[in-house]
Amino acid sequence: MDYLAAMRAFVRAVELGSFSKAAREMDMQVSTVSRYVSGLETDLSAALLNRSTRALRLTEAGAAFYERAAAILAEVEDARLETTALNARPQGLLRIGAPGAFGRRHLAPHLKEFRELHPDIRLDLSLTEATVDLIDSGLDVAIRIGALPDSSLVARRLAAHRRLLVASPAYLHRHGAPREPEDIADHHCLLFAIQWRDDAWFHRPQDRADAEASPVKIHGEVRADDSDVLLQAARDGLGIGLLPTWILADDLQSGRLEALMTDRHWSIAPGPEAAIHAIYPPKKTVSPKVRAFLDFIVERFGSPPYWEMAEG
Amino acid sequence: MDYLAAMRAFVRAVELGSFSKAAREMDMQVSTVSRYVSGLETDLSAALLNRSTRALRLTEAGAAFYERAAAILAEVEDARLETTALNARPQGLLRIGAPGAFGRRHLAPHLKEFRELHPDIRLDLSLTEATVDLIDSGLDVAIRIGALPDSSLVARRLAAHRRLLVASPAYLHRHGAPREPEDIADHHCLLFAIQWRDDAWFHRPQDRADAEASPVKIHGEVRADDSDVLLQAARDGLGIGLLPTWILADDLQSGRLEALMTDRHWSIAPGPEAAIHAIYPPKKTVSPKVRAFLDFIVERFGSPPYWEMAEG
DNA sequence: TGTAATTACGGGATACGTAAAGATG
DNA sequence: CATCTTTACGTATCCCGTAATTACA
Repeated sequence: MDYLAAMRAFVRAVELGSFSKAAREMDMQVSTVSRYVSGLETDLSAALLNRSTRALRLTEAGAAFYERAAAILAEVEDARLETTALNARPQGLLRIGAPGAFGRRHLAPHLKEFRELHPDIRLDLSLTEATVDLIDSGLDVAIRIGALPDSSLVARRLAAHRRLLVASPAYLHRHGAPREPEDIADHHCLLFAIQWRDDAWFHRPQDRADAEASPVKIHGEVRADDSDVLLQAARDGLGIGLLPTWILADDLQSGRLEALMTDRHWSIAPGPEAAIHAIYPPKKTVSPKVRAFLDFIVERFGSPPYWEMAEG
Repeated sequence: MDYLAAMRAFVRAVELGSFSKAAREMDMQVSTVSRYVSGLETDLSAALLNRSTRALRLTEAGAAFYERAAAILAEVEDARLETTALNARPQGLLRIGAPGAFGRRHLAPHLKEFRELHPDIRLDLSLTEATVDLIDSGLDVAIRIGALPDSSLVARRLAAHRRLLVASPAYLHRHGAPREPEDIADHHCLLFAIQWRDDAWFHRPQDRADAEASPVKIHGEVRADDSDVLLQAARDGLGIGLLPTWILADDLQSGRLEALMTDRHWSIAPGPEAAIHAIYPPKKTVSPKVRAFLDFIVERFGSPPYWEMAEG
């Protein structure tokens, strides 16, 4: 028996003083009301209502149970409404995960505006290079850069992820600029340590699909798990970096770094399918705070995002 | 969907951190738990739990709903237990209805003992000659004397209801004693006004089934709706009374009144099928207080009741 | 590979609606 | 006779259990 439905029927019957009225009001059969009340009486092994054709009268047990039941029903409704309302507006604590360099560079600058737009959303920005489990770590949404592993998580594509070979003018002056993938073998390469421990930066030539894959072994003396560290190293002329466009915009524009082999003749790992995604748990109902963040960040980044505009 | 069951499943899943554990503990299928939680999420249009294979994590909405749901479940259990307990022991207010003369004479003397036996039952003795509706008037149990109208009420037979023709020795000395029904027509009869406005006291002779019914018209100058009034009138020699044995015991024994035509040759209205009953609403579960009263009164009255013993 | 959650599906218990019966004024 | 509650009964629904699917370590 649906206990809540039974309590509802009982309470309304008491309040209206009639099974028939209660049934009409609640749009159910009189027989259902009767069964419900009987069911409660059986469950409680106590008579709740003495009923004749003309009158309903609460027993003592019935009066006690009526008070309780009415309160409980009100609380259920309250809980439903409050929980629903909690999700009707963007509000609450939004926990965002993102790689450090990306977060500092492309999320942090927008937080002020986001807060003004959604003052009821409190923010927790968790920056880490490591790919952590969204659910274990309690994140609502995370930014992932690169190829996505198959996952049950929903991914929303924010922008392409493209990497360029870069070096400082000083470095190029000293070592010369590479023209072909093979040249890289003789250069000092700045290695990113965690996510892509690729020791081969180049894939098969884009315009020669029949050619063999030609990975080029690279080597380097500087390795870090933080893109900003590698960026700084590149600026300082410590070697050639393979860095994402979203970290390079300023340095390329100011000339602190120069892009190498930009003729696109060579496909550079991790390939064009890689992108920047926002990922979040797969729910029928995405919470408004997450949706607000997604909408906001998609709009801010644009298509193409602003860091690619500088380059064009 | 059984909302209470769904809340139970959700709450246990949260507390145990796993749908599987919750399902095992609650002896239901994992699929059921999953469906229940999904059902709640649909109803609330809010995600409650972010779940991966390894972890369950409450959303904000989930955390809010969990608190509410746990409280509600506890209250439901509480209400059930309290209501059940309320009916487990004889207690509360017991409202007894009875005819005035009977109540004063045969209930009132036992109240002290009943209270000592069941100190948690408070008593409300409502004495009236009129037959009132049990449910309308809020009585738990009533004593009815005489033939019962067909009714949905349950009737427990307490004792036979027998009436005798009586008069005081003084009256008999003055007017003589009737020997045959026909003699009654010449006597002063004391009439009971409400319940049986019978102006014919005698039925067909018991041993002559073939004989015609021979009602005997009676007449009298004293009429009352209270048996004690008629009793007093009989004692005072105002006429012949047709009074129940339960009111006559003392007066017959002491000789203040004499029974007339006791040879049982004549059937006296309302006939031998009439009895004293306790009636109460027809419930599968008779409340303990009512049951306690019934048991008590049946035992006190005995079989045959004490007022008939005196006569024998 | 093993555990966990979800989903699909088929069979069966159950709850609902209709209708008749019983009660009451 | 009209209204109200209860009960009986047949059907349709929904819910459960099994099992296949997917995810994840």
